[in-house]
Amino acid sequence: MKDIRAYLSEHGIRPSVQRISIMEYLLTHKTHPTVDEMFIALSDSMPTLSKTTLYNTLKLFVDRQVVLMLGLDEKNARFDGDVSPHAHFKCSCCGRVEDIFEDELPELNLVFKNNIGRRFIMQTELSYTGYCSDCYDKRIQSIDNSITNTI
Amino acid sequence: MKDIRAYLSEHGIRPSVQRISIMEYLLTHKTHPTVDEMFIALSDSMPTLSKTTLYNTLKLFVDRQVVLMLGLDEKNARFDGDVSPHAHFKCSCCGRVEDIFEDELPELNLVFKNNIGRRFIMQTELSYTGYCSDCYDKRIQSIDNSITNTI
DNA sequence: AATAGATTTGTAATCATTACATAAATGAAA
DNA sequence: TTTCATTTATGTAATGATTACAAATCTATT
Repeated sequence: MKDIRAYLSEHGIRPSVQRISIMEYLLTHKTHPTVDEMFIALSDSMPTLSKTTLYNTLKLFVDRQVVLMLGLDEKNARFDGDVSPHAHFKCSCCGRVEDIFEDELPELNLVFKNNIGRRFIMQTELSYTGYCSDCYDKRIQSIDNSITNTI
Repeated sequence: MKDIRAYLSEHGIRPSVQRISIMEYLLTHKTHPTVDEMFIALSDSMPTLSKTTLYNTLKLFVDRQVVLMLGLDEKNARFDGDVSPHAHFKCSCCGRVEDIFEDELPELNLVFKNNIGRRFIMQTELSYTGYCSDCYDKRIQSIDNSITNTI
């Protein structure tokens, strides 16, 4: 994990054990985890980890632009180690948060701009809510069933 | 405000006094207010209004799609009575939240879609953070000044 | 090893939001 | 218009995520 140390250093973040673990977790888990999800997962390998450290570290990462904080989940903040331009989708049925890249949404890059009018843009968030393909299929199926059952 | 009664009714919302006031406030104030801002403003004309009512009503409005809940302000939820497709900008300097319409961002409509891949999209949120034109000007000016002062 | 500065930790506070029980208002039926 | 059932509004108490803060630990340098 030498490259994570370097990655953090390059962004002016001193690579402590905790910071490396947290960054590594976000780079290897593309699930857009909440603080609690990360805390539980990281506690396995770091039983002494404090939730305050996790909060502080995530704040630092977001400030230094190596992590994105997502606001599409009203309940909890979610975090993403991928800071390249892409969109997010949250299924209101199963709660999962998915990435959406240019291959699925070619128009994506058009709204990531450096300025709009005389505004200077530092961050862009494009997020969708609805039903993921799995939940949509289930829903259709359950409607079909209810029709069948009614006949 | 007969039209607000009708507007609510059309969306399956029984038009109580409180609901009409709250909806009217959101339709006439394009400031994307927080719950507290609305509560203070509405308390003037409705001293008995409860904050719980405000929360319940806003939830109802969001469910019935006559109001948008914005997630771009990490601290507080903000609300918008304009449900037409548009984007939002939050100035991280002065905190103001501005609307961005098609005239300033022609690409806007391209990312408002009904589906992406096999996902069914119910809500789209496009939000920007950065410096508004006022704060950007001030910032430039203060940099200029500091350069001048250093010479 | 000693020191200074940065980082981590745990506890206690904060604050937005929600739960819940009661009160008030509304609308339909008699 | 009285009665009754249902919906809506209110106030207080609980919840739960996040932050503040002070003490402990770690790290790098001399």
